[in-house]
Amino acid sequence: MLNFSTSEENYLKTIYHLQTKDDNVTTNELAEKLHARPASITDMMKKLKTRKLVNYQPYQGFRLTSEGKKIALGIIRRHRLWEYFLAEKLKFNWDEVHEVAEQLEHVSNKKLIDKLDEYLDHPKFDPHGDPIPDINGKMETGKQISLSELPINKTARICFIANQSGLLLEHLNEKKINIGASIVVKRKFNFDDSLEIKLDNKLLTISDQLAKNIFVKHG
Amino acid sequence: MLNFSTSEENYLKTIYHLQTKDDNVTTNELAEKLHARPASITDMMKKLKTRKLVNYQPYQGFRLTSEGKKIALGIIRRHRLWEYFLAEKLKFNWDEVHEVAEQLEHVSNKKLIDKLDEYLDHPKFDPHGDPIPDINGKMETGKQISLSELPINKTARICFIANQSGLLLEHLNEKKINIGASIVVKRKFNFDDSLEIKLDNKLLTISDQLAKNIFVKHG
DNA sequence: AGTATTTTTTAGGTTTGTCTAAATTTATTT
DNA sequence: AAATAAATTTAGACAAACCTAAAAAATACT
Repeated sequence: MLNFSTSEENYLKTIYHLQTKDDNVTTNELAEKLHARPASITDMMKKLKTRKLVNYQPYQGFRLTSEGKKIALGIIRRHRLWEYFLAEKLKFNWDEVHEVAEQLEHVSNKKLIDKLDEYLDHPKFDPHGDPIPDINGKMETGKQISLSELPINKTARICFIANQSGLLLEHLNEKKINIGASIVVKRKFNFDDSLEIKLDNKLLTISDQLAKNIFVKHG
Repeated sequence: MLNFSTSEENYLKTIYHLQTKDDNVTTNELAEKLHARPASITDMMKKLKTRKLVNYQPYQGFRLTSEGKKIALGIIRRHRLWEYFLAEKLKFNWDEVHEVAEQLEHVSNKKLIDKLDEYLDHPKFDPHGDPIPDINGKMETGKQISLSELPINKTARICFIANQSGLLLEHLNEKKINIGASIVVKRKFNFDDSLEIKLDNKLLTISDQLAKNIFVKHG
């Protein structure tokens, strides 16, 4: 396993993310995301091309090679595992974990990450609801939607709570609504858009306001 | 709180360690420890001097200023907390933690370290038995000695197991001898140098061979 | 199609942290 | 105390990763 600089890793990770939206990534796009100048991007693309991590032809944009994708998924795995650790174990707020994980993700030691994964019990989603790649780079793909958009009788899994205010979290705690739980919408009430949902074989009614803050993935 | 590069941090940390042995640190000493050339050390000393982290006069060696010492203790705190985390939570072997902690120690986020410290329950010693500086840079100072050198009836705390072989660890587990435990030697048997010790208010007899692998600190 | 605009690349420079080789200072030896 | 050896510093170079300004290519516009 080769080693990459923090800078190279940030490029690979960011290209990966941009690639899922647009197939082809452009110099300016990447420059903006990385808060760097276009000239710097060109420099790095030449370098990553010689390392066979991106396909790049001058003026034509670029995309990751399959090797580049593999590396990027490894970085994303580290980032999201650390985010999960920070939120779950160290009790960081949901909106504080990203910044710290940006640093931790560059500590590259395979054994560390695999043991961390094991310690955390192989979590499938990070605190933002984004899927965590497993040891082989595989992850859940289902698009994330708000619970209020979930069609009736489709089973889904809670993967993300948008608003992390104390009040909302307390409310969720009380109703025992947790990330990872399986959920089905049984009825929708048009009067106030409240929902009747099934969770752990129990029926609950929740407000539209709450449903909008609960994000789920089809399962 | 200013920020330091990984390189600067490694210099500060290493000077700190060398300083506890020799009061004055020399260019060649530091070069050897850091696997760098003497010329590089001189360069960095000039830089650290302008930042008021070391006292340095050409050809005269150097030592940390009190500010430099404060920074160094912060880095050592991070290093040892991560070592503890790796051994205690992720079940790394005692002899594998240093290398990984060398990387983790440079992730600088005060909140991260303080929350980690709290999560680990403010450990006082790392898996090598070295004391962990607290949030103010204070740490246990007592010299570490082998249990076989501990005078009779002096209370001490176990802080380090030298030999981490499976057999020894099993043996310690069986006798419930753990790092952090309070221990007193009640009798020494000259025949085979075995010891009668008091641990958790129970009396045990242990061999000299075992006692030599158990390190303790007064207090 | 021809011009203007935007995007991207090239050329050359800067900073950080390293290096080698030569010069200088300090220490040791006779 | 002079000569030799060892330690340290200076001078000049280099790679990585960035930058600015200018040039070149691609795109958009009348």
